[in-house]
Amino acid sequence: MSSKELQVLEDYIQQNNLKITRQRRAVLNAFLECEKHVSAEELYRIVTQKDPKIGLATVYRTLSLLTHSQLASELDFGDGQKRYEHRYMHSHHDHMICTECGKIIEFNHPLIEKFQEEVASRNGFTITSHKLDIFGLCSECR
Amino acid sequence: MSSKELQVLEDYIQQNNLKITRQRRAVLNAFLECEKHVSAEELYRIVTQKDPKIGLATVYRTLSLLTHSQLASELDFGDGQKRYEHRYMHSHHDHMICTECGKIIEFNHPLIEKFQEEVASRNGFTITSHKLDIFGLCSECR
DNA sequence: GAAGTTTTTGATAATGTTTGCCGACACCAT
DNA sequence: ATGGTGTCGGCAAACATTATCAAAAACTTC
Repeated sequence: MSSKELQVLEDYIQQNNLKITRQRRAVLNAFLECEKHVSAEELYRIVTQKDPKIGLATVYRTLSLLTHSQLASELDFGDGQKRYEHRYMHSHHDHMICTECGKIIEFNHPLIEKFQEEVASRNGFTITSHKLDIFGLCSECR
Repeated sequence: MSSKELQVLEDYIQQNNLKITRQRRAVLNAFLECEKHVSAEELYRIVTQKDPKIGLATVYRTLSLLTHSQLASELDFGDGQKRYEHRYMHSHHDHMICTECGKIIEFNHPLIEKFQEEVASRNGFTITSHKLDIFGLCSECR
């Protein structure tokens, strides 16, 4: 199941002299089956339903692995905990967050990206990453 | 000295049945004299140089007051602590943060703002706030 | 301006997320 | 089996921020 992502993780693991373990596979599978934008705590609850012996620290450590192997992106909407979303075969996008129900809409606007580059180069600034978060009310909560 | 901002704070305080105190005035003055984008800890160090008896909790509480009275904006660049910048008589802007030296460049691009509105209304989304952070290297650190 | 009411203060404890630590454990090659 | 390396789980520690609470200050009313 979803062997492409597992292959990516195994490649990264082998390139860094790490080891493939039952726990890492479990966290990866739970992450892949999961809805997007999970927090570490949420993922921990999901994983321990299938395998109660997995520790919270292992979830954090594996999420770090997933981030470094480009399978996951780390998000921070400023509510005190980080979230993670699928990154493999997903293109860059920004987020609209409904502050009422928590729904997250992903979007991408090529011209916004382009003008960011423009503003940066006008200031002699080299972009390594950027994030645009829009907060408000979704159509159902308005 | 900068009586306009003090007046704004006093108005807010009176409208909410709060009280004007020596400590609140001290934190406000330190904030106003300070360079932009201060953290609570930094502001605490500045305030206690003039008035060593002021507690850290009071700085946090007063920063919350300043934020609610629209004198300050709360910023979160994802480095684990919040920062505060002047808001009174300052227009909205976004930030470019140099990950090497910490320098922050403020900018505003009307078209970026406009396209955000466009994307939001296309999704039936009502914007209450938004933030665009660009991370990278400034011209001196490149 | 004194008494009474309400809010604020400072010190410290508590919170909540994330990371560090450590002895036990799994895996692989010899 | 044995040794070596990396990982695990449980818990302690780190960190910024918030809650708690008795004492102090600020405002109100007379």
